[in-house]
Amino acid sequence: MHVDLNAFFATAEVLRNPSLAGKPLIVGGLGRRGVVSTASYEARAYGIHSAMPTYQAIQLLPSIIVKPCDFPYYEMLSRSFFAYVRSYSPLVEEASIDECYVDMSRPMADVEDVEGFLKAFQNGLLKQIGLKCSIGVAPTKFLAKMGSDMKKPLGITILRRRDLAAKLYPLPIESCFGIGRKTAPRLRNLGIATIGDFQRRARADDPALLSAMGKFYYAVKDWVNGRGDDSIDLLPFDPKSLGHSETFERDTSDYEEIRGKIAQLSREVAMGAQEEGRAGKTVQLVVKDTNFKSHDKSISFRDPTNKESDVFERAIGLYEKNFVGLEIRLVGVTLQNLIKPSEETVQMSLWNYREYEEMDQTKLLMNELNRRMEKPMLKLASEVKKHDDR
DNA sequence: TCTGGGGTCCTAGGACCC
DNA sequence: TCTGGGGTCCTAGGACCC
Repeated sequence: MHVDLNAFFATAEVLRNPSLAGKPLIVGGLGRRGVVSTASYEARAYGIHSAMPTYQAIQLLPSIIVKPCDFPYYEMLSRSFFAYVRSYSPLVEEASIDECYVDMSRPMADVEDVEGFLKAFQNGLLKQIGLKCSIGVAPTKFLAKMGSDMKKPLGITILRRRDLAAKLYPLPIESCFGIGRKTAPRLRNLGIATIGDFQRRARADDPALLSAMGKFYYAVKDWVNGRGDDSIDLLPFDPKSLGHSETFERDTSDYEEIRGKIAQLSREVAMGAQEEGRAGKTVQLVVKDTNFKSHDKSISFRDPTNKESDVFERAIGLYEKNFVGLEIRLVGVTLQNLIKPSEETVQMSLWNYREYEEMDQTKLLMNELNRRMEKPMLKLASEVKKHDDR
């Protein structure tokens, strides 16, 4: 099951200010260059949508209510949403702040009235927390995700493999998860307008599809044929990078202004990493030029760090080496290749002398083989087989 | 008055090692 | 006689998602 909250940020604002209920409302950036994060359904009726510049939304509907994003508040609500879902099944994969995948095989094993059961799930979330959701139930995560997207708000879609031709294949190719603003036009140029068109063309493994999509083609081909991942990833969030960026109110090439912003972003990144107990081996500096084109430079080093001065020195070094004088609209600093220094230490101390001495040599060798040789051994096996075949 | 901010994953070339 | 094949790490750029 995939559960997706409807107009989450907007609903969250209504929850703490009920007088906003039923009104056109957007949540997003207030500045000159702000964009809409979420539009309420009343606002969507005017053609207002996510990613639209805020000023355009105001042009479309001058009386619209605009609220700034309040992430700490949304995160709190998000946690109660996941807690609600876990009261049904502990097998929950948090996919983003407002959606998750849930393995419902057990809780729903003996359910006869599936629609009624899902309706109760939905009503409970609305009554207990005040959030509306759409639900997709299917044999794979991809299909569940596509299902939850089909009816909004408060939709319930059950997608069986035998329903694909009727319910999935007629959808425009743009609506397929993973096919975005670059790939969709490429596929359109190949005469593919719907997911069904893609499915038919993929049957013959048309090489044009592969070259338009890279290896992602194989995943999508599986997905639209009802194959694909149905596993729930329970692992706690383990970030691989952590960064901050900011768009200037007006494009600038002013050294002091940009240096000041890099200093601020470096501080935020370092503090964030410290709070998460992470350190990184790479600092990346990104700028976006006046043509909206991104350029990034990065530098790696031996000892992972989350010290503000380390991050700043590398970031400003990258800026000075590459971008001085360039007019830019955005600058960002990211710490990459994150590790958890505490865990590293634990792993090292596990491998201590006493344990080493207690192991007999054969066991030690086997452990080393298992740990390090799995791939080469498999490879060797396949080479032997090739030789035998010859 | 064009176009935020936080991420992940993939591709491709080059340096370097054996 | 201008030169293989396998691998890792680093860097830059892009596509996509919420």
